[in-house]
Amino acid sequence: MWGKTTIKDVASKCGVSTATVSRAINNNGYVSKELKDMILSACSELGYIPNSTARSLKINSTGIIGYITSDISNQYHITVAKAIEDIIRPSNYNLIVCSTRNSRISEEQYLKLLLGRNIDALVINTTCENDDFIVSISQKLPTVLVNRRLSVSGFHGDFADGNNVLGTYLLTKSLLEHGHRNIYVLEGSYKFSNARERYEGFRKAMAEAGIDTETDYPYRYEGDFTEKSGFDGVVHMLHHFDHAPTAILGTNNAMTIGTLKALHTYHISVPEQMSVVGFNGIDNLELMTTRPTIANYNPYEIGTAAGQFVLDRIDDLSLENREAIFDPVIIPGNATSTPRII
Amino acid sequence: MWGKTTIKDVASKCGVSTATVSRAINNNGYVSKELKDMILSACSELGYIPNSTARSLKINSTGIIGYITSDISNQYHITVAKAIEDIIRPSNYNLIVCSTRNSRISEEQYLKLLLGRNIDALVINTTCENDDFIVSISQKLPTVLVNRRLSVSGFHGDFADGNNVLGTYLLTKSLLEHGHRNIYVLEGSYKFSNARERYEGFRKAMAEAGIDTETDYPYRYEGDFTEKSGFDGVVHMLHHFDHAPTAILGTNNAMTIGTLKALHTYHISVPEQMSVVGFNGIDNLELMTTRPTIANYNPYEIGTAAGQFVLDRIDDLSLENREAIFDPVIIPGNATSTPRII
DNA sequence: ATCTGTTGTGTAATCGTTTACACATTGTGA
DNA sequence: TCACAATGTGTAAACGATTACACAACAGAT
Repeated sequence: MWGKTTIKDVASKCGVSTATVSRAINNNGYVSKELKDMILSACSELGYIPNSTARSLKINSTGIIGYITSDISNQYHITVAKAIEDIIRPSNYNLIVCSTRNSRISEEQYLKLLLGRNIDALVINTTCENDDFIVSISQKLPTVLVNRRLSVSGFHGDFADGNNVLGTYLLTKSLLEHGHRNIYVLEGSYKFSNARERYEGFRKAMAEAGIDTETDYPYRYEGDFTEKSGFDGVVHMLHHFDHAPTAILGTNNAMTIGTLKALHTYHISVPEQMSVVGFNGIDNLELMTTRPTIANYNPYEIGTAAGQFVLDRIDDLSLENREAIFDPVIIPGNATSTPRII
Repeated sequence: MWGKTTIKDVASKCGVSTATVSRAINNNGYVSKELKDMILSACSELGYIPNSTARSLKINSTGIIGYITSDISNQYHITVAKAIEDIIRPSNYNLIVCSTRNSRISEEQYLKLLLGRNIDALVINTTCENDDFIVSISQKLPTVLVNRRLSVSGFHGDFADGNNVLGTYLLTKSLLEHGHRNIYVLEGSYKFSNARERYEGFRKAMAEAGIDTETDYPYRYEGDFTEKSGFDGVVHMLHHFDHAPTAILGTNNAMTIGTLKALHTYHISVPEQMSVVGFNGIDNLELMTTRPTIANYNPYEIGTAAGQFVLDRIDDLSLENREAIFDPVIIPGNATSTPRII
């Protein structure tokens, strides 16, 4: 059946030139009906599969779109990837997914790998550490950012994300309404725009409640958006505060999961001893004992927007920069209660 | 910085031939020290990234390994993919992951896509419906099967999986020891070898307990290894049996999750009204209210074996077929109790 | 009868690399 | 001094497709 047949094999079997075979398979130019039928049946007889490496080289387009993201084992990013794929597949594009684990080196390697492979477009959840490179790429290659903005100017492309400020703002308000004042915030690194925005939403809600978080707010922990750092943040909290906070705000899904696991490990009951709120993208949430109130984003929606941006920009690279920002909604859980006065 | 520079640009900038540049970058053949330094610095100055499409065409190798699997949103397969990637990366290979959702058409498309893209090796969790094709591929391309054997003979390559028979055997025994007799089995489709083997393990344990499952065993449901089919299987059970079974055996992780969600939805308490056992790969299991006893496989181990098989076979395609089968261990949960006599 | 447009096919250049081969130059041992 | 190996570099042919161009045959219009 399959045996690395080339277009020449087909051509010689049919007694025609490779040009004609190419035209027949691609429905390009004129080919007589009989010849076309003959060629197509020869193709399937020989098990001919066109070599798309050669094709890509010639036409300078691979049909591949690269998606570089921080953590592909995170449900959120998996859903974004799936959405992008669903959008681009009908146009015969394929997605290659790369996971950087927020490492600058790894991101740079993947960028070079993908550029060398001649991808047709790039979707990236940047580490914010190769941003000059990304800016230069964006001038010549359709580029779409998801979740994180660049730290430098000059970017030419689009951006899709949830409304980060609103998410933490609403979550914080929900805690404040229950009477919490000392809220422990598990943050992502400040080099990421989404981490900064999420902290901003928290501060805004706190400010509205008359609580100053500008100067020396103690209940903060800078994690890195991983489950482990959520766990570590909680352990840190347990060891460092006499007056422990009464609630924890995890600023992404993985850190929220880490929080729950840490509290579970240290036998701290939720919500009796500690309230927890966080972000969506927690697997099997409905089966869990304690379900934090979550800011529910729709990663599929975000991925869809990114995918559409990509397709549009492949059509016309000179398009003006666009943005798609989606609001979250709050889904109440059972992990918030009124704090006891200690 | 980046601007689609070619080897010619570098060559003319340095006043040498492309051959010399190529030798300098690839450490191939003789190049004088000064020229090499000059060329390398010119490369980084121009932001030259070799076009690997052209390279692949010439050397007839892409450095890409394809992994076709049934469901990439399943934690199990994600881990297998990660393991393969970890093994092959040091040898400068990259993994492309494709998800078939067990569709024959989709699998065939991906096979052709990958073959056309000239991959260096193939790892596949087959749908068992393109097996003749896979056999023919395996003659010329390093091929490794994971989880499922082919339905036809003539395959040339390796196989990695967990010991399916043992997993369900042990799970079933654990239920039998608690006194369960009417065990509802959620199976995968019989066209998959792993589904057949898992049912075999169940039968073996039942036979040892003197229960005949050969003829007309009623408590079976043929699902398709998805969460939805696990859910549906439970709904089916609730509607069709006056004497409902006292325990459910989910024969993979997704169907076990579906089972738990269905029982939760229909307010059937676990384990008071129904015991549940299943497979590993359930996210956040430790945070869940009811934790089924599971047969714990190590998908990372399986993926590692598959990755190693691939590398070995890339070195020497004529290697004899090999197999790696890993035993699971049983991890007790809290979702099994002694059945009430009704 | 000539012109023009459509249809059908082949020739050969091209995409960006790698590498066999050719040719210098230099060093080394007899 | 000569032979031969080791070193350094360039020329040009691949890899497998696409496609501009050329040419032929034929139709319909003038």
